[in-house]
Amino acid sequence: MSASDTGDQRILLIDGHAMAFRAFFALPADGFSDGRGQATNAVYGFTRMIINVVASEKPTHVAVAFDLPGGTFRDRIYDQYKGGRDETPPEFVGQIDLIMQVLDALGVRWLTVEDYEADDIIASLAHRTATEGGEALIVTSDRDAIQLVGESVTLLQPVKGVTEMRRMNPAAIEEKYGIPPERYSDLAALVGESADNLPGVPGVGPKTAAKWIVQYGDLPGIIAHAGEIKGKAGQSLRDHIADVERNRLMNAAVLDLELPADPEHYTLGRGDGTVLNALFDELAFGPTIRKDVPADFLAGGADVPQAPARELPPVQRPASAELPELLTSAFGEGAALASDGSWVLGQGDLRRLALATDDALAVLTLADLDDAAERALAAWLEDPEIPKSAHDTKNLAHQARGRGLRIAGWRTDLAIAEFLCRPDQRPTDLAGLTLRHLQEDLQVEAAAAQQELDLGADDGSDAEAEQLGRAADAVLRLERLLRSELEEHAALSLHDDLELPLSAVIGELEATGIAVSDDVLAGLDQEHATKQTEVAESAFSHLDGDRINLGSPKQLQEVLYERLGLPKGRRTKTGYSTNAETLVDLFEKTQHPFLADLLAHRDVTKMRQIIDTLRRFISPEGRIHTTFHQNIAATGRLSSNNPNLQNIPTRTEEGRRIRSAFGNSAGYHALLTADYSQIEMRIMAHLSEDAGLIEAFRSGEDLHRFVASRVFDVEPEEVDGAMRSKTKAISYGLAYGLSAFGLARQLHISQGEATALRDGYFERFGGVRDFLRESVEKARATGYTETILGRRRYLPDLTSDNRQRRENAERVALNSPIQGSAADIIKLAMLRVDELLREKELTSRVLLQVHDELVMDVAEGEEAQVREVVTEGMGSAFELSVPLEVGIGVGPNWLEAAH
DNA sequence: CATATAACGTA
DNA sequence: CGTACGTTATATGC
Repeated sequence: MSASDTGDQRILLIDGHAMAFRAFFALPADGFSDGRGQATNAVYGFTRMIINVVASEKPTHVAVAFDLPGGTFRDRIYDQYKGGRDETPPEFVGQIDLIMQVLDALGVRWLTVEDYEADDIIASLAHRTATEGGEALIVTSDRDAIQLVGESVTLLQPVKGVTEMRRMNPAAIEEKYGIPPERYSDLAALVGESADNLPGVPGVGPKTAAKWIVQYGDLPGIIAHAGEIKGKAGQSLRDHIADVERNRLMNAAVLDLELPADPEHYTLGRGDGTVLNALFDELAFGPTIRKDVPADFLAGGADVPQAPARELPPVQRPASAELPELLTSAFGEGAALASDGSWVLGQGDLRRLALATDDALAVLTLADLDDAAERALAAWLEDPEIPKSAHDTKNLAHQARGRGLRIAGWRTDLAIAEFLCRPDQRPTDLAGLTLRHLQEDLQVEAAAAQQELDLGADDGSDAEAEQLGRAADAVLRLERLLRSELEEHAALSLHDDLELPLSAVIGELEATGIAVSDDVLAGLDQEHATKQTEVAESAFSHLDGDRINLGSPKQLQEVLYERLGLPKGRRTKTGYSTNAETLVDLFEKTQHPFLADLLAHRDVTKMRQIIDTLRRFISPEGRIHTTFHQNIAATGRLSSNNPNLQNIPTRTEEGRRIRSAFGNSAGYHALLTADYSQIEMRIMAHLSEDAGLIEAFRSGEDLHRFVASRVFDVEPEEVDGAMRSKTKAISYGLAYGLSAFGLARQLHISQGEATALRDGYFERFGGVRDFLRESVEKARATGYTETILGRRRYLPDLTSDNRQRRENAERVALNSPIQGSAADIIKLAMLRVDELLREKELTSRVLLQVHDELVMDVAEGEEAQVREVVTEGMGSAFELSVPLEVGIGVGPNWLEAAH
């Protein structure tokens, strides 16, 4: 049967741009990406829409019309046409082209006509179809199409998003607007269309316009009788007749465009399933949308070939006796690993391990292995020539460590690889990664597979093994995908040569942990507890003994600003701030004794809190094993948690005392701290190549004194404390994208003074100013910032129309190369220090990293050598144009190891 | 019971 | 209205 008999024609006409744009805003741009940074949300939404409409409306023919860039004849009539529109969002760019590719694969004709809009194409085709006795369905959110609706032309208006449509036939139009569709252009001319920048008659909305149309027949009738219309609206109409006539001219659809006339041209059913599938692969579209593509699109009504679900090799559960042979035969070339185990308080436990290759899948239950089998497994795991990958290699190694197994030959850490490609994304577990990149739900897949197994013969398999096997198989496929992505992001070397080897080093130091004295902490806690009661009682005494909750900002607001009537200061989202800065200001103003007690209470409470947290994490062996994460901080720094050992107090005397609890490992002689002196400013000097700053570091003079002497134009020895601290604040502030406002607030000086200070700084250190400006410009052009090792951070917001977002991204762009390069350097240093310790066969070991500092256990008699190791390892980690200086301190504990 | 907010510790 | 984090207690919403 051919649909070329026009009487049977049922043509679907879609406004490509209007619907793509709608899809773009209906779906999150950051939730749909092809994995290469191209957003695909509009493509996905549009595809979804056309699939749904074809499935439900069953058209015989389809055409999609697009606007062309550049003007149309309407712009020549009215130069403000469609003026005042926002710029195209950057994520939308490129999606129209992709939609056209999808349409080609679906075998759907798409059309453009120079000098005309998509509307005109649709109008012409609809008109012709109707004339020839066929039927047309128009899909667009553009209201100009309402005028086209007729007996055989129906409009489908998107209601919500792009998949829900409202059918508009003449009756529906009449009901909604009170006029028939052919009069809608008259109504629109009177009311105006803000989207097209066509102002109508002020004070006249659809109701008034419809009333006039009913009364006078049509627009010419209204204009002819304009003089009779009473009231404000009538006057307004008379004052804007010219606008109305222009609008009517502009909104009239063109019905006679020359377009391919043969209905055959638009016939549905010329799509190519293979091409479509390949394109969906490229777009990273999942299996769901493929399944929903109606066969009507494809030549011969074929089904869309489904991306074949991966046929998993059978899950083997080898007996001990079979394992050695299996490891060499099936997994001799390496495997993807997934495990079921734990690592808590330095205690690891690996229960099950799944191994996957393309052809084999095995799940081992460690407790079931006999000695020979376990030895074979140990040898396989330890073999550095057998490549292995896992979602979180360090964690798997920790679990294995609990069984006395160590793993060598790591090839890819999926979590790290994912992070290097998308540093600003929140980390996700393996199931999340699988969903994101393979569009498969591990849990669902495993459950479905298990059901099939259950129906078949019982082969001793179980649901958990099935799930673990699926996980290992996912690791296998993700590994390939992510390695190619690493290449695309120029991050393969960062993964292979920096982060992955580093994860092994970090694993060692996490497993080692740091000795912490519970007794010392208990003593401190006791002191603070006494003090806490004291200041709390004193605080309550100033409130007529009212025992409010001093830890509740809400209650404090009530007390401070209502009851005591103190002057309100800074605002928070929900009320007035009660933070320390505000309280100190308030105390200086009012000298109210409650404030002093409250501040003291805050301090002492915070201390107790920190102490309490630390104590909860002390293992039975008296050590704290923090976890360092390599995939959290977008700049490339490590982060530490459970507990965080990178924020142990150091600024106040009281706080520092906590550090005295850290140290004295049995068998070790002392603690050593080694830190980089002003590493971020050195990186600034290196990157900016500012002659003055480089000289500052080469002169050996105190940095801030040197810089201050230049800024204030005095001899270095004349620099006083105020000058030095102001200069220091600017130096560091610059690397954070500090504003004059922020600087003024921090230094308690006027904004004018702050501006002058900054200008003076930039005048003497012009290279810094140029560097900062250029690095933002470069990031805007490339879309990302880069560290000295090429670690990228993508900042799409640099081109945002939203000022707040854009300026925030600019500050991030200033800071990331600096903070990130410092992170790169200390990571290199950790690798180097680890290597040197091995070379020299020292027992001393690294315990902690605190961004620019390493904390080490020094073994008896090794202090001199360890000093050499850190001086060399940290000092020569990376060659900058200024020296890297390392400060070293040694003492019985972390407090006394300061320098 | 889970999430949000304000606060505050570090580099 | 400077960057990067983690933890906590309180308050709020389900």
